Amino acid sequence: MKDPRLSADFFENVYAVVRLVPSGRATSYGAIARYLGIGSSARTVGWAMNASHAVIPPVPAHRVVNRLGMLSGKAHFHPPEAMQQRLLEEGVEVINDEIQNWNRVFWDPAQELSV
DNA sequence: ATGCTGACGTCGC
DNA sequence: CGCGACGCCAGCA
Repeated sequence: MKDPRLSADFFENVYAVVRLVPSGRATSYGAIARYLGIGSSARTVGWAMNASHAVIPPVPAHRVVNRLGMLSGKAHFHPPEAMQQRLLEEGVEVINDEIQNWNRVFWDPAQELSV
């Protein structure tokens, strides 16, 4: 059988981690990927998010950005501005589709959950 | 199976 | 983090 980390269950893992991200914080695809043990395939995390819009309970995909703190996936929101607006409402500074104080807003599951 | 694409990351320049 | 290249996994024609 396949590795759960690389199969559909992997999607559930991604959603679970993203839902743990507190308001006013954000994490990256790569951080989630590494936390789940797939390290090199951050792309697969993004793919998982692609299907997150129909998942119950809802996944705060707007709290997931690339490792530079840029809203790389904002174009996939409805409307696209929703991602930035949501972050702003949560107290995250977002200018020009880029999270300010990224190193402070960044929420690393591997670090926050292993304490 | 093969080739291309994609919400990414790392390395090199 | 400006740009290019390669690697990674999943989905689709």
